[in-house]
Amino acid sequence: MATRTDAPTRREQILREAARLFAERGFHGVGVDEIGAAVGISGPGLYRHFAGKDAMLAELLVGISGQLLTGGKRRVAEAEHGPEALLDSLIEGHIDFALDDRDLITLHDRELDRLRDSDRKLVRQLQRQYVELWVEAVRKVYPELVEAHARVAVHAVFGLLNSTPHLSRPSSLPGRTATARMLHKLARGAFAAAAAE
Amino acid sequence: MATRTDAPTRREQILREAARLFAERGFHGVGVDEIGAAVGISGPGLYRHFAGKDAMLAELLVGISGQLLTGGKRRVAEAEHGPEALLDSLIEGHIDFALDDRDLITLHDRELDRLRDSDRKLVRQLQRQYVELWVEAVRKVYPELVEAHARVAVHAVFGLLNSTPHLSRPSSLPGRTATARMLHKLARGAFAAAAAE
DNA sequence: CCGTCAGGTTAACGCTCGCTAACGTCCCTG
DNA sequence: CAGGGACGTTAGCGAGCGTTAACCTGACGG
Repeated sequence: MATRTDAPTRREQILREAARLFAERGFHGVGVDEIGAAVGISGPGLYRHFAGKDAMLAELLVGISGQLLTGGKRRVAEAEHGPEALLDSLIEGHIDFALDDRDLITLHDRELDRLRDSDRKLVRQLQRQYVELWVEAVRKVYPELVEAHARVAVHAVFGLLNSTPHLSRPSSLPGRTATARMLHKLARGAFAAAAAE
Repeated sequence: MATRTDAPTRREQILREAARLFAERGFHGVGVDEIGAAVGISGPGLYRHFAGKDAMLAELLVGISGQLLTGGKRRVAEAEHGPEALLDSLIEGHIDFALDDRDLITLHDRELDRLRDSDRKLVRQLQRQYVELWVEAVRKVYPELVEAHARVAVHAVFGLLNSTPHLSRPSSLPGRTATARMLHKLARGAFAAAAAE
């Protein structure tokens, strides 16, 4: 009822291009005229779709955090093969996101501070819930890991999984599935080491 | 002869504050007046010490990359207890940097694209050398790891080690030395997993 | 056939920013 | 004690920014 899911509307088109540009040159480094040009209209035409430049960034960041959290919750709900499988599932989901939506991942931990207070609070809350989801999952697999340490480990693993966008060129990456497997192994290895005495 | 090393000169003072501000609100988000105010002089007074705002960022980023590389090279040169100890030494050095100079680490992988072409090329070259240093050290410990995979692993571990600055507040961190030990274990665990069949 | 509305356009505004110019002041040195 | 350099200051410029205003056009329902 609320929103259709079929054709990519102009709003979404704008958001995609804005995300790309913001990730490339930073929020303040991109002008509205550029964003407009990227979708074939020019400058102020964007204001038919968004209240302002800030609103675009806000919608992007809230969207990302929400999407990550929703995906995580779904995986938790669908978990039927034990804690190990759940943790693997969470890792897999995050890797997919990091590899397929590099721009969004980049924005996610780079431009958070450019948001209005209320939006930033919201995003941080979504992020926190997502982290807690992981912490619980990790501690199910490694009960001996105290919570504070688990949280640091989860944050660190996020840093690890989000590292691919920082590679200057996606070249030298040994293929998508190989990279995904590699990252998965690295993440599991890190968690295992965190729990080991 | 060239430069003394004793008292923190005004230049260094400016660089420190600029780093803090850039890390907090992004390069484009900080005005020269703010940087000036942070060191007690105002706005254009900075131009007695730097050619421009860009020059400050350039000097910061080149300095960081150079410092990391120099430290890494020193550790390689001093390595006398085998590959394992060298890798541990590299990890330890990087952790020290990440924990003690959070602002710089943040800038290092966030504002690189705001540099003039020549400066960016230089920084990237230093970064690349630093990575190669690590790749070699890792492959000494895990010879079965092919180079492409080792490089991905090294990048990922950098992301892991650099994750602490992203923690909203340094609170909830279980103390500096505990955090350092944790990160060290995570990094070693990741490498070990990368090499495991 | 008319009215409306979504989705564009261009012009222009006000503000902020990086930077320069012109000027002042202290201190050190010959 | 003259003079000059190091290090500030304030005033102001020119450009670029996000945003608004006013206007245009084509599609469509009654």
